[in-house]
Amino acid sequence: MVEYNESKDAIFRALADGTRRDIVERLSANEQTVGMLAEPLDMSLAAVSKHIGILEEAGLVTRRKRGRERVCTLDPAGLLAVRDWTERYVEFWNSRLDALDRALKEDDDE
Amino acid sequence: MVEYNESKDAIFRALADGTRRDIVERLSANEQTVGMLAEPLDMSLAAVSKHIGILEEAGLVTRRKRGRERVCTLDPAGLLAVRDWTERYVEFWNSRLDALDRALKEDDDE
DNA sequence: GAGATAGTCAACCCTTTGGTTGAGTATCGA
DNA sequence: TCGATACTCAACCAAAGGGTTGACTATCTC
Repeated sequence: MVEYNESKDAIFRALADGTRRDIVERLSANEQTVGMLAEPLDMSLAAVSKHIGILEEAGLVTRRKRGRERVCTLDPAGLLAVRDWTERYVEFWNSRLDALDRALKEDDDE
Repeated sequence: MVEYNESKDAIFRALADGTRRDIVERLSANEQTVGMLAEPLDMSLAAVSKHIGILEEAGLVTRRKRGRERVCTLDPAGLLAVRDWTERYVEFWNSRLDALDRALKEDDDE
């Protein structure tokens, strides 16, 4: 399994912000321009551009030019890193919860 | 499915910090006192106590008194919230990746 | 009871973050 | 070619984050 330690922190910090999570979720439906992403958000275009920059540095999003627009897309490489991490954590939580279940069952049996 | 929106942001912010992720991972092995958690970390006890406070407010950790010590444990309620969220995201990433796979396959077929 | 131990709390400090505005660039449409 | 559109960039600012220290409380040990 590949380790993504070098980027893990950047990904976590990128996803810590609600606005950026919103952007990621919206990009999961369709690729969108910076302006489209900014439209429903109550902040300047520059602010949105900065948010996208952070997602880009974390490897979650890529931006390409199309005329005078910039089209944003979810980045498969970043997605893989996030998926691997989340799966690791799901396993981790599940094993904890299983252990808790067993512990509770033992209590009941007494 | 239960929604954890009210706590989601706190959980994300709590897990955005590497020190706190470290604490959570260590607590997954065993419950530990604040002092034990602080021991390998290069910072004051007060700082560690603050980190634990943030994890506590996010619902990920509980602290109880045992003599003059405070014992920290992973909180099942918080764990469930995180697990549900991560599972939702794993599904989300997987569907994206499946879509990408299909798109790439179609390209190959041409 | 006296001192050591374990931790919390509040005040403070510096850095980072998340926003703003204003100016600049590239592209589109007339 | 000229003006609007779609951004980006740099400078700036206020608030939040992550750490410190010093004083305090509670408990253990002698």
